[in-house]
Amino acid sequence: MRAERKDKRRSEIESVALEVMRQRGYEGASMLNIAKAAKASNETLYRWYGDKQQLFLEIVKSNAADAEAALDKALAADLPPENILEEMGKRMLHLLLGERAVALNRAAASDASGHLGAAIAKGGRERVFPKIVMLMGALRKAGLIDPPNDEQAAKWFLGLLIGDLQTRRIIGTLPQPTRTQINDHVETTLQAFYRLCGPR
Amino acid sequence: MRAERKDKRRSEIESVALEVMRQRGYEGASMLNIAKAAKASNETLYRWYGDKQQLFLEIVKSNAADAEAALDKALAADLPPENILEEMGKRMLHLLLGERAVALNRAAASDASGHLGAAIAKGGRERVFPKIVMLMGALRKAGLIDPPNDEQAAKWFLGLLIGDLQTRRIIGTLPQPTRTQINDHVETTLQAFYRLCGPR
DNA sequence: GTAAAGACGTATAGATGTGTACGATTTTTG
DNA sequence: CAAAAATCGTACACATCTATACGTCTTTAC
Repeated sequence: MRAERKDKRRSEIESVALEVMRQRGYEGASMLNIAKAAKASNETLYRWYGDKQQLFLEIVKSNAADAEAALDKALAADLPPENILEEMGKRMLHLLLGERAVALNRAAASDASGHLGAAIAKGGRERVFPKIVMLMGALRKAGLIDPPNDEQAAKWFLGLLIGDLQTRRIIGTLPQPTRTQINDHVETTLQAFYRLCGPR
Repeated sequence: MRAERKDKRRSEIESVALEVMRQRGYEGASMLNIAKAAKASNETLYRWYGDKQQLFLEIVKSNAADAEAALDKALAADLPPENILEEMGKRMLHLLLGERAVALNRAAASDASGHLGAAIAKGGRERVFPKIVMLMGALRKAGLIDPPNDEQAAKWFLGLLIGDLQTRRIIGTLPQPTRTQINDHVETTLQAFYRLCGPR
């Protein structure tokens, strides 16, 4: 199989794996079920990924790379920091509450070894949080906020932004929000955030 | 088996089930494993609970009852509302980030049917959130806060209080916080909350 | 074009889970 | 104390998953 076709096939399989997981849970997403759904053989799955956990680890990694790229794009935009913060909020909610991230978080919750959770944290929060802290520094230097420190500001922003939405998505009691709902929520969050961290 | 002994045996079994689930995940917590660990027969488990999902539904219900009792105790205390809010924050963090709630949330995340998640929401958030809203009303009437509305204040309080701690606990990247850590976190949260919702 | 490599489908062994059945033993009831 | 009920432990049928093996077919490389 040529390298490019193989890459395409791999991402097809990973996409199908996530879809099976979405419909039948982490338990139901056996290597056999995934192979059937992807019209692949389980031998190929075992050859390529080793086992189920490593398959999902790959998915976590590629999802983290996609997410980071989406956020970096917003950060690199030539806009005033308050607009970047708004854009970051929208993109983060879109990512965190979307089907892919929710499915992966469910997988991590089902995985008693903790490896999936560690990979999510490493590719997600640990890479994103410093960027938010930096952004808070930019906002502070622009005189838009005056928090105790940038890290605290980032924590408050994320708390106000995400609240219990992510947990409710993960346990399945909240449907995926629409773009409009996300935009409204970000607007409310920003008002609260500036009220909380704005200069006296 | 006498009624009182049977009740005790049931809660023993449910406690063991949660412990097995904690160590081996929802997948690994098979009826057989639970029966062995509880020194019961799987026949008894099937007779009493029907199947694995209903067993965990029972655990969710009794946990919700315990949690509600703990919170109601704080609400009924004869204290000024700001002290009640502080106490509620501590108790909620203690409950939400404790082993029991985390294990049950993981079970709900693993359960593709959504029944466990629905039960957690029904016994948890849906019962607790209105109490927080009421408490916000009391704080507002006491002139301690001046939010857009009580519900929004409750959402902000919970967002600032919980942040991403619960998700990180569920995916296994955060250890259970100590009582000291909880107290410190609640103090910081309250400062932020009053800064956000305090009268102008 | 032909040989090598790899993917597919099926088959397989071994392990484990679900839900039920059945004696043996213990506990409750009268 | 004796009969009845319930639990325990084991066994069972059935299904499914993991991980591997093998023959066939397609794709790649020379």
